[in-house]
Amino acid sequence: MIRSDSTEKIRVRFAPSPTGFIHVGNARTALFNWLLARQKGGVFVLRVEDTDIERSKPEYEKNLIEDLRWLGLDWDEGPDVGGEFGPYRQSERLELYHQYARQLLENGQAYYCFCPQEELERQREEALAQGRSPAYSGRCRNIPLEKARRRLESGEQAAIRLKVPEEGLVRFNDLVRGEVEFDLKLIGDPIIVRSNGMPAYNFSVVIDDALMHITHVVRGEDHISNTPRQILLYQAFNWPLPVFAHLSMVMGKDNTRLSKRHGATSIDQFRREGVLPQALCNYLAFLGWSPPEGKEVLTLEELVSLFDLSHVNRAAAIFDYDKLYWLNRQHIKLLPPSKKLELALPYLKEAGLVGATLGPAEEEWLSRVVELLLEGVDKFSDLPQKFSLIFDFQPEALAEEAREIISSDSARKVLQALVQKTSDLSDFNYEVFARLTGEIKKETGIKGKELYHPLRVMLTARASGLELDKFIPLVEEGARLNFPRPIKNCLQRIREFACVLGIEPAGKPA
RNA sequence: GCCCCUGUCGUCUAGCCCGGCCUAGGACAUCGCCCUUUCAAGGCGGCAACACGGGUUCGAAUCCCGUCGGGGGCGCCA
Repeated sequence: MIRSDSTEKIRVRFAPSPTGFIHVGNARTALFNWLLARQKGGVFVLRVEDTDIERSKPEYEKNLIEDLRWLGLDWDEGPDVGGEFGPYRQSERLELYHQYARQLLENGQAYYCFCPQEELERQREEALAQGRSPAYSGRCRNIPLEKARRRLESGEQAAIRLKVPEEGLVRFNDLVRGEVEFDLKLIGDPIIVRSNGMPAYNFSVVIDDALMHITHVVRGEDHISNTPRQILLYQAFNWPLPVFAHLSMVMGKDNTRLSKRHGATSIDQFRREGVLPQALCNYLAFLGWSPPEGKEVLTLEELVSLFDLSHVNRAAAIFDYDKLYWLNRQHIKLLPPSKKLELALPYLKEAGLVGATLGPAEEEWLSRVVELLLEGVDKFSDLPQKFSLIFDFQPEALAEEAREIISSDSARKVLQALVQKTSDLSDFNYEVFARLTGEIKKETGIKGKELYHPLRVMLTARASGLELDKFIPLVEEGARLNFPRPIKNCLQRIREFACVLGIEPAGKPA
């Protein structure tokens, strides 16, 4: 019996445990669930699996909610928004689990297990060492319930295990993998309630998914071998089965599980780097899936309409930072200028380029600079580095490439000419610059790259950057504005450069 | 060790279910050219893959078997 017939509204869930920052793999699972729900007009449930008291922390739940919201995924039911099948935090559903465990106990489908943990651990290792399957021996299987209860009353501790049939096959049709089959002979009786009274994962998941009427369980491949145990539980209760879909893992470049070693892996880190949530979602969707028409830069809405779970690739995907950043650049381009400035500001402030408050003229100017400098930037955190083109001028620390450009005779001539022509000037702008370069071209016969390249080095103290017709007006204007770190205007730059590099005006003796 | 999943360019993938339209398509990365006063962006082009071995078939990336590789699981973690 399968839960979802086509008339029923789809209900999916994302069920993280609050034991750390949310990881790209989990975020992808959340996204796929969300896309499915939104596309089919279904319901997306957020459930917090906090039964591991050792590792779960309330602040992690807060982070998790923030990260998901930032990504743009919203849920219809959850610990923070409520819903008719709550509570949505497993730690608040303990009584429910006990109630259903009791039911299994009473009709003989589960039993108390008094085996001490150390003993089980020993047996497990022994079995592994001998090459046997380390499944539970079934030692407490036949202790009558009455006897077990007496032992409990006398103070003994016990876990509760599900009785798994000794043979048979569990089969299910996985939405992404097709038919999957497990042999019951290899599955030991799993613990469903620990001796400390907390439900085990495989148990609480089933109780919750069933009670919350979840129709599609979309989760990571690491859960695939839990699925038969869970199906057994559905069967024990005579509950309809949901549709299962197991997503492949996300790997690092070296084909091992993605970890900090590979770079940023938490959603939180990407947010701080200045990766756009829509770009991240766009990329995450491409881990195992690709759009049918070949258009790759997609908004969340487009993803919702195009996404198709049954076309998701079954093999593990390697996380490719290059492609993520490429998508991020594409999404940045799509942003309106005001949004670009808004997103850039925190990074500029942190770098000390901008003060706490900003005058209207400064803001307008900054917006134009951001617009120009954002071209080709992977992520917003790279922006302050780009801004140094305008805010920093260090002729004493020329890069090798820049040094080379000004070392030729012709370059020297060009620079001397400019120094000479600007020596009496008190005003400078692009028109003046254009007139002077015209004169220099005529007088020296130097043109093109030979002419402009050295001039660029002189004005910026670096070998690359904005085009000069954009750079000069920006710097001239910026120099008159009020910033924590003042901007040097072109004349200052020319004089300082000449001084540091020992360039004498043309015509005068060296 | 046992079980399950998986294997198309360096990477993400299309094609596979329903063999011929595949000379295997797209994107990222990379290389080259064009544009440009540099870089970037943009445009154009190049390099580059059906893991291997057997079948089945007139014909196989597509179907079957085996080998090898990768991943996951085998908890009183989730």
